[in-house]
Amino acid sequence: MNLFEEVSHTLFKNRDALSPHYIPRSLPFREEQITALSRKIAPILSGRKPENIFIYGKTGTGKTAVTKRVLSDLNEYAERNSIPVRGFYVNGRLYETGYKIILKMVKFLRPGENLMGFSLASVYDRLLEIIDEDGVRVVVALDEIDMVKKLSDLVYRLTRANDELERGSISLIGISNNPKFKENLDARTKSALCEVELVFPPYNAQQLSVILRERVKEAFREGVVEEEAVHMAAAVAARHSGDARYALLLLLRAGDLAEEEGAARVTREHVERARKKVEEDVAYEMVSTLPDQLKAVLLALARLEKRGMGVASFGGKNVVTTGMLYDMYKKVAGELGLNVVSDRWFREYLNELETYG
DNA sequence: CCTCCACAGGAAGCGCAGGAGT
DNA sequence: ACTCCTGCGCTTCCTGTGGAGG
Repeated sequence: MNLFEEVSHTLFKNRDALSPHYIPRSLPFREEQITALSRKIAPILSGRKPENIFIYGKTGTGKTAVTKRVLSDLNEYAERNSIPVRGFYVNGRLYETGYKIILKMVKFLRPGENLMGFSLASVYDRLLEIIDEDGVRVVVALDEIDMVKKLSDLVYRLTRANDELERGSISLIGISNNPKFKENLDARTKSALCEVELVFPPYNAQQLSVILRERVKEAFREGVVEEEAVHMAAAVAARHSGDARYALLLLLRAGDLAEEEGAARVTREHVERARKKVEEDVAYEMVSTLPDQLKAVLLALARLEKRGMGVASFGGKNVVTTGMLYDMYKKVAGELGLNVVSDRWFREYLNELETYG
């Protein structure tokens, strides 16, 4: 047998179907959200400006997929019926300043124009000009909106634009998975951005099973994934705050593992190992991107733990106290050539680590 | 019961870098 | 090119709390 025949004998049919960027044809258990979002946006088709919408939900609850789907339906419908309506999607992680976002909007409406390098004010003026010229009603979906710097400026600018415009309008859809985000907004931005709120609940295990099964059909060749494996992945992800993305990642890694060892099928046991791997990956990713000071705190904690001091062993004497940890941190930071921060700030670091879990 | 200790976290202030306005 | 302002990381100082011990 030709070697390549063996090597290319893969379990996957379309590996991309498990990628977090893949938008599936159907979005099970999100009909309600799709309808709600569409209803809220619909007035735009009859010439009214829809209210700004804020979408909130944990990671992997389908916020992005639903929004993209609704926007593409909107665009498709508007184009078919020659209605001057355009919806588009920006990710705040990629476009993290108001300037970049407004620039992107101009580019979206006028693909030929490149205003790179112009001042914020002139790009903004140009945006209003274009909208006015075309009389176009725009919906901007801002995903990962918490990553955008100086958001209140941007929101203020874009909402006020509607007063200045004679024709056309701008509406916003803000998307976030951070529950604290809304609280930290100033009152004006909050009321402007959150005229309507949509909450995406986490998926439960049964729902995840359905979603996974559907995706497995697209991603893997027929019959290679055992039903038990799907169940396992769904159950694990359900405990993992109902994160569908996590569930899909589990299956992807499990598939890779099975393939690596030349197994014919993806089993429950592959998923279990994939989970360990994924957890390690997540932890590694987390720790390795931590600032040096936080790494030092973590290292200090690890050293104390290694000496048999359990953080959790409250009964006996061998508990790590903040004071002990600070002493150790001073030592570690010194060894690493970092400057040693005050104990007050050290406690802030500790709190930060805690919020990371 | 009072006091001391270890700790949490708020408030004010300081130096610095980077952005906006001129 | 200039200053001015602001946000950020940090220190210093301070108050409040709960447990151990005299």
